Amino acid sequence: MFTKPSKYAIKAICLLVDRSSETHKLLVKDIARETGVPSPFLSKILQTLSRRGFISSHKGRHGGFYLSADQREVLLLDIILELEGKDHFQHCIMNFENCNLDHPCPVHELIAPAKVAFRKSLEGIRLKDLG
Amino acid sequence: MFTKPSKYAIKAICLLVDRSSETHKLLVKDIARETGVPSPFLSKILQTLSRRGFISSHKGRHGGFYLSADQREVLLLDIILELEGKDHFQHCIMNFENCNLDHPCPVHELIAPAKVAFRKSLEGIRLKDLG
DNA sequence: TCATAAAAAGATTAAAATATCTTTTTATCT
DNA sequence: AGATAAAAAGATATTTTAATCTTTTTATGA
Repeated sequence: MFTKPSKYAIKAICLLVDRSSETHKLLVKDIARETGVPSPFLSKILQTLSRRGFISSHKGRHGGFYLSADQREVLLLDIILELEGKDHFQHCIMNFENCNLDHPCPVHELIAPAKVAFRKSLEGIRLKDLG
Repeated sequence: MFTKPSKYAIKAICLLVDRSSETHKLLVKDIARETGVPSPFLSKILQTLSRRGFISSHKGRHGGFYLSADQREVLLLDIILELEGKDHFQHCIMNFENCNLDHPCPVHELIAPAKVAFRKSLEGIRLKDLG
């Protein structure tokens, strides 16, 4: 369905929603331990999201990752698009390369309704909903 | 969504539905050329499906792959399960390892309806429908 | 202002998925 | 029977993804 970075990100964000704030940041190694995600890999993923402003981080003592009030309103879809590639949902749900409405792939019409439903589900989820 | 073997299999099966029969078999290399799938890799995939009886093959001169009348009734879902693993749809749609109804993952309820819809779509498709 | 604790960044390694190459088996035609 | 054409099977190589290791930067507290 999704690659590991997306799945790991969701797990980490769940903790951030529940337990982080501007005054209480979480360390990568603690998130890694609790979620079972390899720490250096998780670090990379969170750095990416932080760079894009989807989550916050601070270096140095008492540093760590956290979510601001604004960031709790971020759409889960945007996290997924960042980690899977912007065009992830442009594709046919089967991932056929050259499938579009003009040249639908053999299973397009058979599956299209499910695809729409899936994307719609994701669009409705904000980070705060993962708490 | 799916791995390449599944996607390649679907493309190949489309051709088999349209153009193969007990008396007219298709060569791997011809299917490969038309679908753009690497030939030796496609060969592996078709061999797997043939071993399981989802498609037919014959060695030797005038050999090749084809679909019998019975095989045209095979469910696409069974092809996918063979290539992706039997438990592919047991999992949470996010692929979280330990997600089930008792211990749902954070996004489970938010996504579950889309998952049901997707599997249902696949269940309704027979190989003959890909023609 | 120095030591330290944290993320950030870069480089490297490992594992999994994808693709190719080589050899073997088998059916068919001459 | 022998030659040939095809799939089957096995071994190897390449690419991509995942994971780790090392160094750098930066904020904080003593």
